[in-house]
Amino acid sequence: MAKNLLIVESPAKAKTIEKYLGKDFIVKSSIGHIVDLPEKGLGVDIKNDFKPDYQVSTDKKKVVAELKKLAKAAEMVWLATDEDREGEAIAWHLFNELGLTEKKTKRVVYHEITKSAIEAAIKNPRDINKDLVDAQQARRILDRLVGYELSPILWRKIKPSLSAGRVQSVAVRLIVEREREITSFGVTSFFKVVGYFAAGNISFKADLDKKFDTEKEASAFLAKLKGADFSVKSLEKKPSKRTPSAPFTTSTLQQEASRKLSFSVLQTMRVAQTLYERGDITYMRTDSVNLSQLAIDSAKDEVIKLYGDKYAQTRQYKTKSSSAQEAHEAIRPTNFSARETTSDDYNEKRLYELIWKRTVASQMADAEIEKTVITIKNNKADNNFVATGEVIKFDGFLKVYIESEDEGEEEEKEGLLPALKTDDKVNMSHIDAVQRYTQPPSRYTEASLVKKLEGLGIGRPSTYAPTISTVQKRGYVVKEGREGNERKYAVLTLKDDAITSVTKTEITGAEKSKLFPTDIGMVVNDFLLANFAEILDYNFTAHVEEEFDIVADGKLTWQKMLKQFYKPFHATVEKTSAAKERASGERILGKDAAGKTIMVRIGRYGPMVQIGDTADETAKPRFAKLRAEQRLDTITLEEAMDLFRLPRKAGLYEDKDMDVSIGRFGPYIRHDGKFYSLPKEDDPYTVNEARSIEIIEDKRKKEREKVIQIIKRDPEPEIQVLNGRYGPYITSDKEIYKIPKGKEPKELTLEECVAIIAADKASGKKKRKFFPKKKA
DNA sequence: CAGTGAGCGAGCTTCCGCTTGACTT
Repeated sequence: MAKNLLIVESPAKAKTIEKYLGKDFIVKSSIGHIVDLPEKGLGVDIKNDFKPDYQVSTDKKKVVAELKKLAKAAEMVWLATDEDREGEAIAWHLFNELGLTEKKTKRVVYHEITKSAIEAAIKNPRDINKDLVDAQQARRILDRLVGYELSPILWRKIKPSLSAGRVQSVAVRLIVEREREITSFGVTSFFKVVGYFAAGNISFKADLDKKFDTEKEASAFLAKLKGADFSVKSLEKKPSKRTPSAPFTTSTLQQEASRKLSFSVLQTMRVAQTLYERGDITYMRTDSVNLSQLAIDSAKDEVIKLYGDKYAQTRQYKTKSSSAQEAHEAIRPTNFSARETTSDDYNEKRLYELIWKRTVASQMADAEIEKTVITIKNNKADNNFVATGEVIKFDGFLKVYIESEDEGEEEEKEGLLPALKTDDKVNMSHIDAVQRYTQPPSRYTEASLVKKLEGLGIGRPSTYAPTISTVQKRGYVVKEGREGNERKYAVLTLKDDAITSVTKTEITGAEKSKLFPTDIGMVVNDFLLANFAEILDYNFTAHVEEEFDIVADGKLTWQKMLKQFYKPFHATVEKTSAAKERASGERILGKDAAGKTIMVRIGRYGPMVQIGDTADETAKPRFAKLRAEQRLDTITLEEAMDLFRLPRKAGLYEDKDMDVSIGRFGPYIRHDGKFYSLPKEDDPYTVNEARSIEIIEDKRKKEREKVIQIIKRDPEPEIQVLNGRYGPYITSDKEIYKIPKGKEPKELTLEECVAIIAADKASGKKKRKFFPKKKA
């Protein structure tokens, strides 16, 4: 039995450290937290000074039992959990649950997993920092109090199973407020003037230093330029430089993987986890931009080897985030000489490459750029045209990595400019005055929401992805795309002293994978904001974090801190609970012809329109569900009335009614208990009997054509060759197999099918990995 | 899959942060 037991949080980390420490050490992991408050009930005894009821988590019982056994046998137990609030608490929980004594326990910490860092840590043990543990208790219990006192209010006032919390409720608020900014944004248009010039044989364009509000003004300006001569008024060359971005943290990795690879934040974490477990990258949940000296040195070696001395420039970055706890290194390759991962998974390869490039670029020289600004005057009007160009004199880190920008931030590509000097004449080819529209702020993507939350100091690297899942699971937010609308814009052109005008169309407002608030999200948000503004305040977390820090410094007890927070908070909870009215987002749209009130609100089954009053005993009210794309706060009276035109009868077929309506998956015809989707080009309000019959017959025909052939086997399950949405495929025993190119599905033999299935199984296609929420 | 809509009230739901293992579509 080894003399020493060292405990870390992550199993993959344990494996690495065991290699560094040799045979005197056995290294195990706690797999995160081992105790927590119970899921059911508050788990905090408020009257008894907030005494928490910690319990070993059900899925950790085995781990704790094993560690306890090993600890008993060991001479010394080293608690090597992360050096942050949560890590310190885990060490303390381990101390308690494993029945350790101070004599037999040492607490060690390190910020990077390198041999020298681990050895240094072992030489400098310390005690568990109880003040830091107390700060964690304050954090944990405050989150429990907020979450478990607010959520039940929502169940009563709005809908069962809803939730609220310090982090998720602010995330929802951000999305709701952004949506309202967009809805209330007043779009205005203006005219931007661009001149197209040439000098020598280089063409270039330049923007006018003035924009016009109306077409009339723009046109008048162009008219003024008829017959004008253009020449260089001034020319400015400015050297500038660009500096590489810091290596990845969890948040920046999620942002770049979203922009460059279109990954969701969950997908990024999944793929990164796999790379981490393979040993290809360092830990992926980190808020630190720090690199170990070893990493910096080997990055430098790699840069010199690949690009030469000129390109190397080592740097240490500083974190900008005030909430950072920096228990780990930045996310980086473990081995810089590996440009690629040995994994053959496409996404793992791409994410690894991104991490490699970002890290290596962070240790490279600045790019040197020469910016040129040419101002062009004319002899007819006072306004000047300005052309800007950029020449990269030395590419530096740009050789390896260019950071992407969020939508709306990107600038227009700047082209090459001709070599000119003051007073040189330039030829004008034509000048456009293009109508442009002001842009509302853009909706959040998952990744840009993470960026925003991080900026507010809300949430941690381990919770960004789960938080985004939670707000979607609760139905507060949906991630989706929207088709844009056509919009017309005018283009005036001055060419050969004549002005022409054309109208063009563009698509505006199209969205892909953006976060939209739902009606429930808005109603919940408004309710919380009205009653618990303090919790929803963007600075609430920052404020309590300051207090946690004071607790961590030993200058305030966690109980006292909680008491100060809880008293007024709980009073508001009581007051809000006692109030009678429910929150339903009710909005009265008007009256119908018969004088009945028409209103929208959240009903038992979601957002709906109601005509008439439930208190009216002479006539029952009528109800209709809102469509997916409709919202309580924007739907018009007319749109609401339209909802009552369905379901309608399209006619009879085979002596059965054909009922047309719109469901969760779009318009459909219901006939003889079966559903038939309406094709896009058909309108549910007008589709007639003949067309409806055609749609039903179409689907029946497709179903008949679905089966290409069935090959019976015994005792093995039969093989079916079917026509699917993406073409023919083979299926057997609930698995799906692709048919190789060049094979005629109709003529596939049993032997060929068996061979295809065997080949597919042998290819070792990896099953998708994910972490569903565990059941209690 | 696609419906439903009052009020009564059984019993249920819920937080944030640390970590990964086990099952079907």
